[in-house]
Amino acid sequence: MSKQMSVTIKDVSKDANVSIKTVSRVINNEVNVSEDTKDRVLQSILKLGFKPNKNAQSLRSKRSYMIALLYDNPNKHYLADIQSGILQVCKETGYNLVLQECDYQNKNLGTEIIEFIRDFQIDGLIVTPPLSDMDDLLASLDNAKVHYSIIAPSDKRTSSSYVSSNDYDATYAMTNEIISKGHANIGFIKGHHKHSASSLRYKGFSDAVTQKNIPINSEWVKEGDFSFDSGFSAGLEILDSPICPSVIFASNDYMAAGVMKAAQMKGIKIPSELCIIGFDDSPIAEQLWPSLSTIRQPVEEMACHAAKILLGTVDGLSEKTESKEFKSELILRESLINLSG
Amino acid sequence: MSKQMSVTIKDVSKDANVSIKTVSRVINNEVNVSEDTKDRVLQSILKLGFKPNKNAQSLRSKRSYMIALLYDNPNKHYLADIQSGILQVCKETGYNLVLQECDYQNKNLGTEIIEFIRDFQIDGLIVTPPLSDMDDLLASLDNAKVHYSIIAPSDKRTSSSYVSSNDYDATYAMTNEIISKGHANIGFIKGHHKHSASSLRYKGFSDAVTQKNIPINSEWVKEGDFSFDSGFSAGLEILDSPICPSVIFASNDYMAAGVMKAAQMKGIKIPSELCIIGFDDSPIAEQLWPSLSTIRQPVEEMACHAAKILLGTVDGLSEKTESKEFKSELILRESLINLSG
DNA sequence: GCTATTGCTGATATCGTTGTCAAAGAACAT
DNA sequence: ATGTTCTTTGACAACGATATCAGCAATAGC
Repeated sequence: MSKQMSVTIKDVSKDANVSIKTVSRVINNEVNVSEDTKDRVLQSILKLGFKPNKNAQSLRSKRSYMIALLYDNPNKHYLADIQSGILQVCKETGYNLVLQECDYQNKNLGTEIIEFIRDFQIDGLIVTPPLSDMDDLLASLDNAKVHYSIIAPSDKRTSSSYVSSNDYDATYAMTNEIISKGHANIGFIKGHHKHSASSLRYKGFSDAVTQKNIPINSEWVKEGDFSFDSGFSAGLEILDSPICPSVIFASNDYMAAGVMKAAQMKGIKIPSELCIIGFDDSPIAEQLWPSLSTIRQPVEEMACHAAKILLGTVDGLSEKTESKEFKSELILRESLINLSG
Repeated sequence: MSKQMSVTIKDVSKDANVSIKTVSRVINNEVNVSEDTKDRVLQSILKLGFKPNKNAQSLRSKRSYMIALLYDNPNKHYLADIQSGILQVCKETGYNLVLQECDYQNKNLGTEIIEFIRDFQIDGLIVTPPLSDMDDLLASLDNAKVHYSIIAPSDKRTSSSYVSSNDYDATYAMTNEIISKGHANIGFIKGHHKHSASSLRYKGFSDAVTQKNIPINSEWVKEGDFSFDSGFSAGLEILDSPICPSVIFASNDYMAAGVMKAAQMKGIKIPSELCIIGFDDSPIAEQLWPSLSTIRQPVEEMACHAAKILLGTVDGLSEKTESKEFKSELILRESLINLSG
């Protein structure tokens, strides 16, 4: 414990009576080392408690064993889930995760990120929405030959690896569920237009409704920005209409919670007078009363997979992980019931 | 854009017609460089777009320009706030933040963290609750001469730098507020015993109550673990008592939300029949209906300050930042009213 | 006038790895 | 026996910075 200097490859090479290059070969699992010397070196490594100096490795091999997470002001739970998914993979593989908060409106974003990567020799990026849909950003990354994997892009790009969820299918299915419960007057609150999920979710809803020949009342369709407050205002507006819908479907749970508060303040009973649907299955969905029917996406798993994809390309890991679409799950709770009367 | 190789200190030295050491001196703001040469070097740096290679710097100077955040499964909003506070300071100072999720029950935690620091030459740590109260962990860090700053330790240690909040004063003040509204039957839900904040918050409550000669009914005091579910169960138990309190004070907002749901499910009207108080001013406090009276701590600011303290000791930054206690603020909302009847 | 001090500068060693390349020996083909 | 290839190995350069130390003016001290 008290030894001041750390053990270097040189010490190991002396102990094992080989050259430093051979030790390096063993560390990096290179071919053409005889079993015999390999064993001897591994013994010495264990004995001396040698661990390669990451900075020296980075300097020489131009790799940092760090990946960065790019995000812009997302839902905090979402971010936390993403982080823990990535961290699981990092822990297994010895990588580390660096956070990089971005501003999607920043004109120099691409340049700054590439500079950041160069500075720290970051090995790869995981890009989250809404950045995952910024074509110019991704183009810059491609151009600079940066490894990255994308979480939830709107269109499945063939060029780069991604993980995605089926937002469209999920809202489509939930809308049918709503209709099957006898509802025909349905309001919808869209998300922020900068998120590709917003349009997908709305399309899933509108397609389902249209196919059942249910008209869309534009007074009942509002645009929010995924925040509680925007849901609250949208809810108030919709509920001020001369005729109210019997269901409001919000594009995420926070906005749904906003609608719920708006309704409760107006003395509207949930779910008997108004049903509310959210999206994401945030913790709040279960914590509200009545609890919120919503759609669960396996965010943590998705992040996990995105990290695997990334490290697969970075590391040339044994198994190449492929892009994948994850399925969402309808969660039916108290806030959605059959239309009464 | 298309230049493959990056500019090194050598290129600058050639361009400015000085030695590399002189360039290094300029970069690091060392003394004994004439204004003349300094200008010339800065010109060249600008002209060539030189940026020092962090890995080379790290290797030589044994610094990484990275700090790590140690945490163990906290409230996600809390974590997100902490992160963004730290990131603000990082952005200003050119440092980067690495996440390190820990398990406080891991017996080898100290060793593993120190190894991690050695591996990546991490410059310093920010330690969050409940890790901030693990004396053996902190002792290991001290022993290994690791720089760190602590967020919200229970006792104000003189040895290391910390930022803290006045949990005790805050619950004390809130309890007096409750009493001043005419309430004398008050329930309390403690937090997880591993968090030092739990006992401080309870003590603030019990001292205030005792000083007003209000007895504590042990049936109305439960221990939770800061989760919604634990608040929900505790709420159910308390509300099953033969006599119910007119207020339940929970040690955080999630547990308070749990109590609220329990009450609503039992048809108990809030706040007319039961007042509920939380702690933290999480977003949910404002999103519930009725909205939650609670206590706000400036978490992001605290994290910001912790980062400044840390970088102050690491960097020998101009101004040494001192340990500081932050004041909490009572937030009075709909869930607390005067005792009626 | 001569030595000591101070300010500025650069040649070169160094951090701890990986990369290049050549050498030595074994295995194989001729 | 000789040439060719393949495997295993090591000496040494390189990555891009900082650290050491010495040199050389210019100034100060006696």
